[in-house]
Amino acid sequence: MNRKVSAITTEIFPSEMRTSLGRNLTYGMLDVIGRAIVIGEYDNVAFPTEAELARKHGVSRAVTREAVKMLTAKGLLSARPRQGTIVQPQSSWNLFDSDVLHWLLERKFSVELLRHFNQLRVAIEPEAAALAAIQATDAERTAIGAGLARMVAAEAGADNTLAADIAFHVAVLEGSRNPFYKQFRDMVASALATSIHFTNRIKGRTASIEDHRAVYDAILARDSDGARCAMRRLIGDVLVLIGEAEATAST
Amino acid sequence: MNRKVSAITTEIFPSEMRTSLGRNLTYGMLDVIGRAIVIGEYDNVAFPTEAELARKHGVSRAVTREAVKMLTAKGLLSARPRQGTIVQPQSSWNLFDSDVLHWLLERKFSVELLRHFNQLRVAIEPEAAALAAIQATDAERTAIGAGLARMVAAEAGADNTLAADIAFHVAVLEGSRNPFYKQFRDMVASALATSIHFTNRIKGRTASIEDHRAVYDAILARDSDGARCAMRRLIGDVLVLIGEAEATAST
DNA sequence: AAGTCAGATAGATATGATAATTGCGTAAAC
DNA sequence: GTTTACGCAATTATCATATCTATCTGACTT
Repeated sequence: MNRKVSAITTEIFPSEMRTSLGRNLTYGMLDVIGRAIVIGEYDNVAFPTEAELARKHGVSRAVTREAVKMLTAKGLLSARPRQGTIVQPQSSWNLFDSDVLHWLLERKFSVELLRHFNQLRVAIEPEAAALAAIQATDAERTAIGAGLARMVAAEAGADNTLAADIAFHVAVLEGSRNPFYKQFRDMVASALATSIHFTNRIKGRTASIEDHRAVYDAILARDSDGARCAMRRLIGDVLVLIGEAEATAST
Repeated sequence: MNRKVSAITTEIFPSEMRTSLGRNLTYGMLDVIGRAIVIGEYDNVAFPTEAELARKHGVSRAVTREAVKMLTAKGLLSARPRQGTIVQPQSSWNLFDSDVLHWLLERKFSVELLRHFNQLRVAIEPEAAALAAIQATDAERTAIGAGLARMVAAEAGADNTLAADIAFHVAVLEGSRNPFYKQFRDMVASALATSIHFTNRIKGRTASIEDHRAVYDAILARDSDGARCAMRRLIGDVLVLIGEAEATAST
């Protein structure tokens, strides 16, 4: 075995390997196995043993074990001697892990998942905006304004719409000065990236800038309740669209 | 090395080893290293190499690597050749991982952390109650009622107050029928366990039962807004207490 | 029927060797 | 003097193998 590891890695895990993960065999295995679990490949079949996994992917058992341990840490697997490695029920997966989130989103586009996303956002972001109105530093308020400015620029084609939208919402989360709210950064980014195609198809986003500006103005004015309501309206609108889509799809 | 592993494990990680983690050396290492990181033991010193960690704790490098990989999966560490293993900034820790959460809480009782906890709860739980009012199944409504009944029983000394409180709030989260909300189960349990000593010290919880009943009644009546408001009042009260405690502590 | 023990299975651990990566210092080149 | 090239060394990454430990199964015993 005198070939370069990177060559082997790219051979085993060709293109779909996420760049946010490392380039090691271990991370490659993590990605491959994690995605397979999320897809449901092992839903009705027994999960292979470590030895089988290692052999199937042509890597050592040490690498396999490290990948399995990482998936255990993320709540997807559990391992016991003699019983083997088993896939945990989805309720114990750590859905706020960005890897798990990515695997879930790559699996399939599901309006239901999008609704669950935005049902969470409608709880988190208005409250984050309310906190930001009270507690954000000047720098953080500036960042929120910069996000809004990017959205305006994107409207004129001078910036990326999605990136600008994400920047705004992330800035609000940062402004909450609460580490738990900041954790939702990846989640919101994923939700926006997923929903932008969806919402754009249904309804023009022209009104969106004004809605975002209302949030910004309230935060600047240190109007906590105003910020909460404005943000709630913003996300509530998306939620209504999703609800309508689900209703028409089921009839 | 012909001694039993369990003996070595209990020797290295005597009593403080959490039972939710496995009894293996790997999980013991995970717990010990994770706690040390959260405590801040490596804040201003270089993180040891794998070989040093293994030697210091008297385990093999394989075990050490698996523990490090799990901590990497939880966002606490990152490892690169030549650079070594380094502790990630707290912003990239996965705070919704129950291990990380436990380590954080064991570190020190911090009113600030408690406030951050409840600032999140005041976003999540009212919305969960609102969703539950609309979407919960009969069985889930029954579970919420059972939680309330346990609280009443606890009032009379026939049940554990904390366990009953947790059961009620978890039942509401389950009733939301949204997997993301269900993820907050551990978080809410930890928050309640941490805050019960705090709030009990300040103010009797006699009014609490009525507040909880208001939530339950609104959910039963399928009154979404009523459930949201009732739950918001419940947690908002705690938040006010925490704010007062912080204010008096700083003066 | 209940308890006990042997075998089999699969993860857990240890160990030693080798490969890959990359920060850093030094020398060469411009 | 500055930049580039190159090689050393440190550290993680990987592999291979052997042994240990936990636990299920089933046969055997009482």
